[in-house]
Amino acid sequence: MTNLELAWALTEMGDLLELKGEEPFKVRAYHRAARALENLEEEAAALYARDALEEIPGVGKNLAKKIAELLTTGRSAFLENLRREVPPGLREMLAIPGLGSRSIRQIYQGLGITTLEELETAAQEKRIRTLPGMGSKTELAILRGVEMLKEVREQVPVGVARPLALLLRDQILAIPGVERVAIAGSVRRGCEMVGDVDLVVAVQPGNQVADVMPRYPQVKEVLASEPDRLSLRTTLGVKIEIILVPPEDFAATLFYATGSKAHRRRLISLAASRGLGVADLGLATPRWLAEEKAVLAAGQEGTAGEGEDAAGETGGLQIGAVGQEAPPAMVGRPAREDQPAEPFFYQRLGLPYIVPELREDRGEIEAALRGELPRLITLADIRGDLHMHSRYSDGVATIAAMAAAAQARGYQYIAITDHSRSLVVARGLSVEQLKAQREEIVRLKEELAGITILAGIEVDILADGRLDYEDDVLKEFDLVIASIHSGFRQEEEQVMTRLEAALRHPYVDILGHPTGRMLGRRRPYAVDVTRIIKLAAETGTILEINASPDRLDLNDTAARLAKEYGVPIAINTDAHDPNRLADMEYGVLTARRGWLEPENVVNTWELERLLARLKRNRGNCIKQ
DNA sequence: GCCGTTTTCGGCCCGACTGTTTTCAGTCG
Repeated sequence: MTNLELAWALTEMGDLLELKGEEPFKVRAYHRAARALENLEEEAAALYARDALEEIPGVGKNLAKKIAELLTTGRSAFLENLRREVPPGLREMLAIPGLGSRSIRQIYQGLGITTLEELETAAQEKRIRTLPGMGSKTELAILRGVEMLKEVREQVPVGVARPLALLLRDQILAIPGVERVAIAGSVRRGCEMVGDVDLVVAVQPGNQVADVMPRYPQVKEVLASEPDRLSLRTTLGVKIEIILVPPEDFAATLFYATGSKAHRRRLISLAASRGLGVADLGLATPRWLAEEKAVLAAGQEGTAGEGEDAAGETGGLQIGAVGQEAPPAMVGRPAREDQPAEPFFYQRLGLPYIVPELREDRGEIEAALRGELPRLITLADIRGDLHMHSRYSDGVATIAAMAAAAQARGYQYIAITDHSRSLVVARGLSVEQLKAQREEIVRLKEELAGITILAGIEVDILADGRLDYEDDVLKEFDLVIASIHSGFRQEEEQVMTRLEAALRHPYVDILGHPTGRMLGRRRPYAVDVTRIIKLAAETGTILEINASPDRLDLNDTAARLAKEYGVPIAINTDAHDPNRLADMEYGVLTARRGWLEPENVVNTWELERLLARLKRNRGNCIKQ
């Protein structure tokens, strides 16, 4: 069992314990250990082999035993018992903002409600308010929350889906009879939320995929098993779609299954307008032919390009590209990916290669026809990370450790941006602590060669629009990110007033996670994104793509709008742990989906140029 | 459940906001 799967199991245990009413500190212990496992460099299995599980921070005797059981048997009696005790629907309810474990338990015990549907009905029928301490506002929060959850129902954030897809890819490659495996669908396109994980597998007759895969510990049930297709659901509820094809159909199927459906249909229409059929493009597989038929039948009405169907959401590994590099993280096993074929299909249409991230029918085909596809940013273009936390606030690592991890990634610079004083839960820094931190950074600057540490801050935009430090404090930093961490429920006018004040502030260089959304968990606060972008353009403020897979904020479309307005972007991880610097990958994916080129992203720039661009330094000499 | 220049028990991130209440519990960051 992988660290990620162990982490998921521990998280579930923590959630179920919380719903049972266990003491908060015990619950937190499970969640903390889960996070530690997620961020662990070494495989827990290796630690177990040398009897060192308790070296994992937050893992003691008890949790070590549970982890050992999961590692050796793939199961946990403790977890299975919890699952029997707590209805699974209750765990879903934890995601409703404003509803905690306590309220959920009360609703369960008082009304016997165990599913989201029952909860919604009870709220509509105003039965929630019959419970003590609950009223109309709670019912409204429930209705809103259920609505939000329904939207993302059956969907998982890319931060969950991608690691799972990579894991499955490697596992499937080891199955007898498997020639090649590729991740496809929305995972391959880098979508922020995905409905299922799609894999295309080239197999020989007599392969054992359908026999072996259902026995994987993370597989909960087999939804469908056919000669050319296997559909599974994991214990986490993620749907896995596996398309099995003979090796000669692999490339065309991967192309098909990567989607999007809208993009595919535009290609078919384009081909038809030139008197070409999919077969002429080298795409004579049943799926392509069937879709071509559908597109041509719908033909003149121009209905092609609407939405996406689940079957079309399949795809594969990034294969070689013409004219554009793939993000390094998307590259599969080179030995298995030695026959780049997708560029060929585009070539047949007289088009340059269009990478998966652009295949959304958002003008990419027109741009390709005009020869104006962007030269998309890649992970290799990133020279630094301008938003991360250290032990001084709520990070887990020292500044030196964060710097070392950044250096290992080949970065030239980082900014340490801990929280400001008002964010007490995150141990925001007092002015005195800022001084101590500054001294440490100055000391490290002398000790460390090859990487520059900027002394930054993530300063809170307070509920009344003021920043959390006075100007004379703010002017001392090398770089200031301003972010909202409170007053999420304010009206748009109020939120925008705060944001505008921050954007106009002479010492605010970057606006952090501009909309405050948490994928699948929290809606953005009431903001007018276009207005933020216009204000950023006007004031010379940089906007962030927060690369944390929980946020991806700005999102792809907003990033593209920012580019159109000439607003520079910083792709930052907001890492609280050295290993989370790797989240840069998700930020770059989002940026690519937003058509960003290296030039649009300030942390691809040389440090001197970046510093000179900061509001605080414009017109002044560059700070050293 | 973890952890210990606070070490085998008693802390563990803590204060503000919100909704439902008339004095506070629950939730959140």
